Amino acid sequence: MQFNPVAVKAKLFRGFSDTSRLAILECLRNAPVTVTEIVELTGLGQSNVSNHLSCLKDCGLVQSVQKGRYIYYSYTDERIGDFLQLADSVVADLAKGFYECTRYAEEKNEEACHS
Amino acid sequence: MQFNPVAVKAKLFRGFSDTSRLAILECLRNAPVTVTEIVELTGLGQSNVSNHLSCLKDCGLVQSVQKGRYIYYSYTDERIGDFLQLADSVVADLAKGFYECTRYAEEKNEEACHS
DNA sequence: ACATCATATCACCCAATGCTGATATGATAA
DNA sequence: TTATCATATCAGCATTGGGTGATATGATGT
Repeated sequence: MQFNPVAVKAKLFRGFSDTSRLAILECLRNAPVTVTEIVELTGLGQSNVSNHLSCLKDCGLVQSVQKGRYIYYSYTDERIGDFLQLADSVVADLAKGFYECTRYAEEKNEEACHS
Repeated sequence: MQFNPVAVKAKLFRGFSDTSRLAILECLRNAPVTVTEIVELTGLGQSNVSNHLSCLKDCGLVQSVQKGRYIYYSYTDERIGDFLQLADSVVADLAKGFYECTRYAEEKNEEACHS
């Protein structure tokens, strides 16, 4: 159990820090969704989705409710969607600045962010 | 270069997803800060901080300006701080729910979130 | 009870990540 | 120009992380 607030925050963000998990989180943006539905929507493998869902649950981003033989996943908090929205807006603006940059052609580091 | 919006968002969040980087980002919350200052404030190794700063730069979260022999790092966008604030509030509420939970004593998965 | 569907878990592989210590670059001041 | 300070980069290591395929669990309907 992590009580260090910085570690908890890092864990929270870690939930968002992978493309597959982001895709899964997008699936939950409107309503609770089934694992199978997520598999279909994302095209990811079933065990893969299941693992990511465990991760998201552990990160505190999602919760699950069993109904019949389905398990519905949903956000633990409406503000989870706010993160996605905030990221959308920031990314849009960064991209805009990027395109507007005249010196765009100069070499960009493709393989950075190793940590 | 990643133009897939989901990948860009994941990259953005990856910047926040490590305790060391979060600590660094906290240092920048008020004003541009020097690498050496960050090293002192966080207690992290110099090369470690430098690597994380490269990562943060690549993730689009920070930018740097050279002044004399110092390099000042700062957020690329004021909204970077909003992420931290949003995380603070969500974590506070999640923690509250956690403490209020009567079944608190039951075993919690300590080593989850492997992905 | 049995077949089936939904989900989780396991074993394994490979790539990425975080860290450290040593070294290189680059600016400044004496 | 040489010494020093600030920062970046490199090599190497141990660990984590994401992915897959196979298997296990668990609920439902017949």
